[in-house]
Amino acid sequence: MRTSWADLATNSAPENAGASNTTAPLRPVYVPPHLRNRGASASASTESSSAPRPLNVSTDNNARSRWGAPRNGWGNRSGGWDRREVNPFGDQEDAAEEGAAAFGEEQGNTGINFDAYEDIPVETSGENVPPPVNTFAEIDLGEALNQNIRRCKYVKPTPVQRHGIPISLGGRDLMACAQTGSGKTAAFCFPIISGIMRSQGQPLQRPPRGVRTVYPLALVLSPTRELSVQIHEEARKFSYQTGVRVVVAYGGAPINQQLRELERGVDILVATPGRLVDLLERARVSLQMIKYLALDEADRMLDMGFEPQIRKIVEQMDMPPPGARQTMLFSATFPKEIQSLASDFLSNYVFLAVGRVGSITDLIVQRVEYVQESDKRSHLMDLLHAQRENGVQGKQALTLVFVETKKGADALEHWLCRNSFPATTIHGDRTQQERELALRSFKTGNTPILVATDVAARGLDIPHVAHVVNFELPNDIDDYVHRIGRTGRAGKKGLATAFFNDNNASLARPLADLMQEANQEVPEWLSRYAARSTFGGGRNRRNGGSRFGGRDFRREGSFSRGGSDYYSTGKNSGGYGTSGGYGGGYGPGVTSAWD
DNA sequence: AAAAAAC
Repeated sequence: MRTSWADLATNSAPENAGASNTTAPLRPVYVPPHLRNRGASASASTESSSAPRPLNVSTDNNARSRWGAPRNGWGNRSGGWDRREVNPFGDQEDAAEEGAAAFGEEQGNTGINFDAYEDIPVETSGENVPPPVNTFAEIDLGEALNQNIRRCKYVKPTPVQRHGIPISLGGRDLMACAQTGSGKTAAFCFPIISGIMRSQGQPLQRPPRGVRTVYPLALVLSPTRELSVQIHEEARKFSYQTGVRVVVAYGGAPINQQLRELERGVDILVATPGRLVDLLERARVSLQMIKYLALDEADRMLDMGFEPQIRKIVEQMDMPPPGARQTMLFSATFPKEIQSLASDFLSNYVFLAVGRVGSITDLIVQRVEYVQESDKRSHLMDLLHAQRENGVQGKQALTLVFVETKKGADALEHWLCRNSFPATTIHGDRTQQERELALRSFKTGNTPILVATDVAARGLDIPHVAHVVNFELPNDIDDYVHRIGRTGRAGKKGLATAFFNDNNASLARPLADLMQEANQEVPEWLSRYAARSTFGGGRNRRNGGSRFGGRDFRREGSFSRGGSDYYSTGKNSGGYGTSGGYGGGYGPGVTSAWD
């Protein structure tokens, strides 16, 4: 096992004081940006790679000095690998993957139907709602951030950005009903980054905590590890050369490396709830400096049983209360559980609901085929063979196959491999390493078939997925929407094939409705199935298609609806398919603006 | 019913 200064710094706290050769009280406390504002004081050192150095001596004059320079007489503990800030745009292998389309050959944004943006229904409510903007230029985000926006090739803000960013920049709390793929990440990242940059120079209340505790200024919670990783990658692009540091922490991965990253400084912490609770209990992270809190996919997190952890993090640790921080709550839907979360976590919030952008586009051709359980494998094989013959198989044509169970995923993967279709799988029984390897291998086209459970259904942005196969359909139409949303991205066309049989009876109606609304060809047999289906009601039923995930319940004092699931309560107007042009809303160059 | 998530 390798022993480095970083390890020493990580594993031994008290002797840090001894290691210091300054008189400053050596607080292994992260120095927030506003203490780093006045150019680095002398911080160069003679670099000796292995020997422990004084903690407050930085080794890199450039990027590093933004982070490590001691200020106001108390040092930081920036031991360890003094890496320069890696250019998240320059990383050809990984970071470039999702940005690749944006930075590659496809220059110019021809074919983007910006007008489609205007068709997307948006609803806001609350007191004194800050007005939306139409361009990024209208928002004063600062030059560094603007440059990153240009690097990302974001041309025009998406609806959730147009409305949400001014709200957040205006200092207001935000309850946003928006789907994955609506541009949420940028919507909450831009105000956070901009706010942190702005706060530089403010007086610091010195955190009175003990050793090795870090004090992020912003916290972003998300339900799955991969989603956290993805948000982190996005946020790093947005914060490149802004002096704002983003760190991600999630379970299943060695904690020491994450601790080391944290100790190098953290302004924005992106985390899954479990690992964060762990870090909080170890007192390695304190939330008392939190100025911004963003909860992504909140309904998902509640579905997954995270409410206790989330309430613990937000209410029972040392996070400043609502009003003393700025909170952004994102959720695809607005059931009463989320409403109560909103009223507990938010202060005089603005409610924002954005139509189901990006989820269903006419770029996705949806097919449903009646396949008995026993025929599914051979049927899948037929599809894959056909794809291969058409020369679609390969790096540019990835196939994502969804199944319901982890076991089923393993079994199918195994079977595919045995039949000479290189496949891998991602699900919760695999180690995090395996999961990330699988994702990478899929993205690069090494194994162009990925068998997945719903862990991969939401939020993940995998470019070049040409075909989503619902080998087993989900019970919830929303999950279906999210699954097929893994294709038809980046302005490319996508195909979604579903294997339907009697086991999916409860989905017949909502699926038929959904497809109809999306101007898809609904097979005759499915319509008949839907018509005689007794399972049409309940949660899966879309009430003619909700344009929003929810509505600001505060406006409707008389709201009673049986007090039940406030699920899809849009008006009886067309939902998904309304414009049919959502897909056109983003083109090759601006794809990830929607994620 | 299954999936996800800390050690």
